[in-house]
Amino acid sequence: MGRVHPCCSEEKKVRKGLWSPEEDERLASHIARFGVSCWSSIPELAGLQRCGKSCRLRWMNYLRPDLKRGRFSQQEEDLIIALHKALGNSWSQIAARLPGRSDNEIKNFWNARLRKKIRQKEASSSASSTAGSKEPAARRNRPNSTENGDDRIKPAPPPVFTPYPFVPPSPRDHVAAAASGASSCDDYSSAAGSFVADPAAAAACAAVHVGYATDRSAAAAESGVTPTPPSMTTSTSACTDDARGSCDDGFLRAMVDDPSFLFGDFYLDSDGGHHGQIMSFWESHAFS
DNA sequence: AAGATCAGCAACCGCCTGACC
DNA sequence: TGGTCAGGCGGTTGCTGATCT
Repeated sequence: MGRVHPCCSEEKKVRKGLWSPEEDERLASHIARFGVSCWSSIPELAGLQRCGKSCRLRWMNYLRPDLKRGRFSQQEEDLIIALHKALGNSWSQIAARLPGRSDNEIKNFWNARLRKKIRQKEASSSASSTAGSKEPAARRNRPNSTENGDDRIKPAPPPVFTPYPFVPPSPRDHVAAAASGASSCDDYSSAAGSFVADPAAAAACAAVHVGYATDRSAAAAESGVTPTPPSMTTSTSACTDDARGSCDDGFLRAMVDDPSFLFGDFYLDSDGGHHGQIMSFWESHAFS
């Protein structure tokens, strides 16, 4: 079997199981003060009876300040599905393209979803003979179930996918927006599956939104009001419904091929009316 | 009210890989 | 060049709360 990590050996008494608030506090405050140089030394330095791996896991999956937590939005779900299609079970790579989500979180979400799908397939395949009478009542009667197989319990209101952080205002944003000649890229159906076939056009569209977002961000900063996701209502340019389908693979491939291309640099809008909108584009990608 | 079932989630486990000696 | 170590990753397990019978 695998080598046992020295820090996890029985020689050192290490705690296992759930982390207490005190342990969280110790770990978080230690990392806040000293950062992370060597995980294996952190337990001792922070006064924790945990192994370094456990500390790392706790930090990466729970304590990291940039984690957003909470239920996955529909946009995130679409992203995960699209990225999983392209990347497979490379959860860390998928997580790198989703802001504020850990690989563990995504993996858990996917596994739960996958399990359900498999069950549903089995249920549907045998439904003709059993008329579905064997499905557990607990699932049959779940509130808020949808008809498309996604029976996650969706609380109301839906979770807010906080659009953060806004791209720092850059003159290039506006220059690029002006140069693109595009006015808007409306009606994205899903984050990864709705870009136009032409990457240049996609970049141009995104450039507009970078400008738009930064304008709003600056205005919000001046007014002291938390910026809200912009709502796009006009529809021009190449980002049309007709362009979908043929564009998905190309755009996705570009994302996958370019490791510097991070979804963390997108804003996703969850105002309900523009499901899966891409609100900005990583400027170094869009303008490089 | 109690037990059964399920989903969601946190954490552990085993393995792999790269850096270092 | 091979061994050791630490970090990282994906798979899996087990706990908890919600829901239903």
